[in-house]
Amino acid sequence: MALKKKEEVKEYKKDHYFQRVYDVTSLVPYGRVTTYGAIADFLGLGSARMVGWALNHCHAQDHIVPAHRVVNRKGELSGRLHFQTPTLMQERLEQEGIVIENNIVFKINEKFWHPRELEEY
DNA sequence: GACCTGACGCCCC
DNA sequence: AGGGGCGCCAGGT
Repeated sequence: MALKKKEEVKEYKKDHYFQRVYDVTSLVPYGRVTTYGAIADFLGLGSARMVGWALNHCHAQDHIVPAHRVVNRKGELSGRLHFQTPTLMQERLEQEGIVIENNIVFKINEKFWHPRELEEY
């Protein structure tokens, strides 16, 4: 009972966290990419690992969340194997004009977008 | 409960 | 300068 309550709270927080991650992810502009660390940094909770964990469970919202625009610090498409096909992530990025060279975003520094940029207005 | 393993990244050598 | 160590935090075994 009390334990059950605790579990429920935990569930709530988890869903809330997922939602935060999805929200930030959907703000990434077309043709740009961001990183797991940048999202964790912006949210101020969790870690880069947890962002990856959250995105791994987003298949239900796949059409709303542009998860393909999130790569690791080096620009690697580290999550590509979790898409419906192993090449889908790359295809989506290329469609947005991003060049991929053996699973790494070409010139990541020119494409990188940090959620902080939202506040620079 | 220890131990491992992630869609990671900083620090240190 | 780049590779390994280790912290991160949740889940599975």
